[in-house]
Amino acid sequence: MLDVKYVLANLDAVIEGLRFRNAKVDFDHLRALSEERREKCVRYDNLRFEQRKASDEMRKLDKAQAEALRAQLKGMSAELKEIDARRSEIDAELAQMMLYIPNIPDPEVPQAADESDNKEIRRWGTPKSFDFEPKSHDELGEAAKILDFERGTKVSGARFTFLMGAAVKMELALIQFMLDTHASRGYKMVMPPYIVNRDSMTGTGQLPKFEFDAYKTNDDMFLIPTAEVPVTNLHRDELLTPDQLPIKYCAYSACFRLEAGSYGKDTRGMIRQHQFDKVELVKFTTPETSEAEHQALVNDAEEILKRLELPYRVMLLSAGDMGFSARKCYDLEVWLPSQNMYREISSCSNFGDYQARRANIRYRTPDAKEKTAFVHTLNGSGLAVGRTLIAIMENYQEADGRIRVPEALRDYVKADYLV
RNA sequence: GGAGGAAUGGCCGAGUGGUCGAAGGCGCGUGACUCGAAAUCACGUAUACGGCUUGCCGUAUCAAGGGUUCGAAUCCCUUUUCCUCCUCCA
Repeated sequence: MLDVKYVLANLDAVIEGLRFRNAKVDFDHLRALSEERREKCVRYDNLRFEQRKASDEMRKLDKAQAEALRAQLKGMSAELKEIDARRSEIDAELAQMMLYIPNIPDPEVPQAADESDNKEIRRWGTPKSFDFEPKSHDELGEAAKILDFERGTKVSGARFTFLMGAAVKMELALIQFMLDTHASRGYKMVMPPYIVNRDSMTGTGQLPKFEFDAYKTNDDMFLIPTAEVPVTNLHRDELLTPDQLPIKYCAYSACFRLEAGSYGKDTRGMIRQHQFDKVELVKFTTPETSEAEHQALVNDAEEILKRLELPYRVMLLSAGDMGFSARKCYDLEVWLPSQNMYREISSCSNFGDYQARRANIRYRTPDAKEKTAFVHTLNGSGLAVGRTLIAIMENYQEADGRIRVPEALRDYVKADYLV
């Protein structure tokens, strides 16, 4: 969330910054509320001071005088209560408005409405040329009987899939491989809860605006749409020390997304599912190091694709294509031969202090004595496991339908061919 | 799910209606002593917001919210979290 004071002091700049971010906020109302709040506060302080003074004096008075004063003080007390009630009303409304304002994009982010203005940063690897028509992962998976879409639909509904046999082996191998790789590069492994409360969802920015994108339980809890939610909220309401930073976690979890509003997109295959596995990287840093840590995080996600020898490119997202809480975001897109294009496999965001404000994650600054500041939070997929499985199936397929196992996974899968 | 106990400053811990933003200790800071350090002594040590004569004044904050009262850390209600015991369970 943005700082109320900052928003009010820099209203024009904020509005300009949010131009492509679909922020429907009544800024005039915001300003009026702020004015009213200030008036109420001043009145309250003065009144309270008087009341307190009179109240002290009352003890020295005789009975009759005290009774007269008591009546007067009662009136003051009532007004104080009234002012206080209105003030908390205003505070609640201001806080609520802040929750609906997205993060302001970093100056480097292209100011544009959608993905057509995303900026390609770099490419790695060369798409393999096949001397046959490469099949899509769903064709390959169904032929080899390792992906069962039909029964997934029967048992659960559209966008649910059974992994069978070798696909399970590969999925688990990928999870293990990703966690091992990240752990060897300084990340601590985490397995988080899959169900979180409302505060956690609000802390990372999924709520209140995107409530209908998440699965909800009947006791007002939520299935996590990403491990980012529980892992970032690990340190919610905590005061960290500078020597702890940066904190780096790699987490495996299943992810659950209702995908409201994505009807018709990627209906075939395993690209877009209601439930999928993901290994997520999460960092807590100081403001000074967050940019460098963001670049490093992207590199850490790229490392997985490199070791698996999958061609990919890195995209800097435009303002309109970024997530609600992000300040700057890079997508990694992997090459899918069947689609003849790059498809998103990782999204690496810097949130600045936006999530830290919502979740109240602070640290004690080393220089300014005893002062606290909000940390910066970052995260990125490292990687989406299901999509990685797909990418391997398509990129490593051979003419006879067999699928080779990437060198980096041989120790995990213990076979040269998946099927 | 049932019964009981608890929640106070960076930490520990006192405090059952006014003189309490809160004793005492630890920690931290400054100074004295010392060649230097330790020990010792002295003083200081929360955060946020508002005002102006920028040093003071004021307000809020003792888990959160509400209530009683002229006045609440203190009394009452609700909620949350933690601990102990029982129940259940992988």
